[in-house]
Amino acid sequence: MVAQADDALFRPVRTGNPFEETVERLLQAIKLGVVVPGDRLPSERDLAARLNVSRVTLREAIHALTEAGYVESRRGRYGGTFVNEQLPAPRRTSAKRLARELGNGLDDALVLRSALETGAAEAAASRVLSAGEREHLQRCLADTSAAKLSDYRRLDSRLHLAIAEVTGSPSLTSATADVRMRLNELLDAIPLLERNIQHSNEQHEEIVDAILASDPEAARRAMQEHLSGTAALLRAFLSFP
Amino acid sequence: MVAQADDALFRPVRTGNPFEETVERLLQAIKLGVVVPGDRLPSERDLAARLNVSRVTLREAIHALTEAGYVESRRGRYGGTFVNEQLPAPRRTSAKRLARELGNGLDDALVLRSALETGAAEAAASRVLSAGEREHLQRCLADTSAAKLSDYRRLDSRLHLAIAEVTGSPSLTSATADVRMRLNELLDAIPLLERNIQHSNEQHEEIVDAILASDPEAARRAMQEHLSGTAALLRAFLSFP
DNA sequence: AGTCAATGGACTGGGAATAGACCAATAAAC
DNA sequence: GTTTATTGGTCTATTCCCAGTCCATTGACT
Repeated sequence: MVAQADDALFRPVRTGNPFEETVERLLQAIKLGVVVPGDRLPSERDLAARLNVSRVTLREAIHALTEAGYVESRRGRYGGTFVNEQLPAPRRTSAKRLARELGNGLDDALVLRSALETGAAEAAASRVLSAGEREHLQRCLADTSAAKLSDYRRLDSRLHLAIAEVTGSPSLTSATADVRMRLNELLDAIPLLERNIQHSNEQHEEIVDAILASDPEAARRAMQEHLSGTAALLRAFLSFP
Repeated sequence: MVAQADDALFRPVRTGNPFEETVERLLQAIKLGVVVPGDRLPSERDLAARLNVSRVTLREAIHALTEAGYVESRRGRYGGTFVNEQLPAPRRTSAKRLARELGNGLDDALVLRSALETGAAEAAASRVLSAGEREHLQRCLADTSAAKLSDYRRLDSRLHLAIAEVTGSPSLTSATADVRMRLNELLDAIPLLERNIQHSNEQHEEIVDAILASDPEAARRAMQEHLSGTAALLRAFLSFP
């Protein structure tokens, strides 16, 4: 009972080895749409320095992603590692895995996500945004609205991440990205319905409008509604495997 | 500009070596009041397993904390590592360091904290709490109210952590603990005024009451006010070094 | 056609962290 | 007092990761 805090603080200091974590990080950038198909990743030397891993480890990670079909490397000047135009389709999560996640961490992730993203919406709306930030937000919104079905999840992720970005808080941004990754494989198990997408798009617009209008309360409320819809969908879908 | 997301995702996968992170984690448990003076830490074998570090590394961390005056070890059955009754006084942060933190991550941490803790208050109030959880919350509140000046920061931290705990979300709990640690050394630079403490205590009571009364909106608002007060205090104090 | 700078690719030696076994001390239980 | 289980303390072989170096390739620029 009171062991809750113990468990939270005495959790593993390391989850996985540097290789695994590096793979995860690169997948994050790809799956959340921070780097899009055709984009070039930073050079191995740069990226290794930024991720604080050795080039060897980074190269192993890139190699794994190459094998998995996410990226391709070309050498020589003006070469580099590029995100594939055709990304691998997310493998449909098995019912067994879903049940496991359900018991373990679904509510955990949903509660954290709600806190982070409603907080982000409110913070973003409370802040004076630069022209570039406003454009960035609107661009992500437009991209999501115009997304093909196969790209929707990625562009939706990118929009949510953009909202966190314009709070100006890097920590909030990365926390948002992390929890989104935890939820994405569950979301991938849910069929995308045209009707739901349309509803989502309307809510997205409402959220972004409130942020651009500097209305923190409205931004928060709109995000809250949006997230509770997704949460309900997830819980409902995962209750009937 | 748009590099915000890049920076957030391509941040270091490792911050410090296992030894340093282990020290940090143990300090977290002590400074946030999860283990109190006189308490025994889990045995080295247990703790090493939970932290997912080797016993050697854990022992090095414990040794460092022993030298720093935080803990003491006794061997033999029913021995173990115990938190000292007299904890080292937090060293007054230097103005130079403050300025650095100010430029870098103060706003970052404050924004993240606001999102996490208002979200936690709201989530806690939206949830059916067990009798044990209600008692835990009330106990932490009472402890904080009755705290000596020298213990106030620790018990205050413990209360805030308890609110995150009763959301039932371990991830939210650890994120709250992490950001609190980032702020604590700055808070330690601010003199504790009797008047501020009293005000804090009233706000704490308001927050806990709202949670126990299952009033999410009120809990959120009360936490929001409480945090904005602290944030203002911090910003004001750090503006005049 | 030749030059050159930047990139991915490959190798090596050294250092850090780990797993596992074993030793030494302690205090409750008998 | 003796026993015994548990704990901190110590050591070693191994594995993993890293920093640094050099090679191979490429394509824009001259």
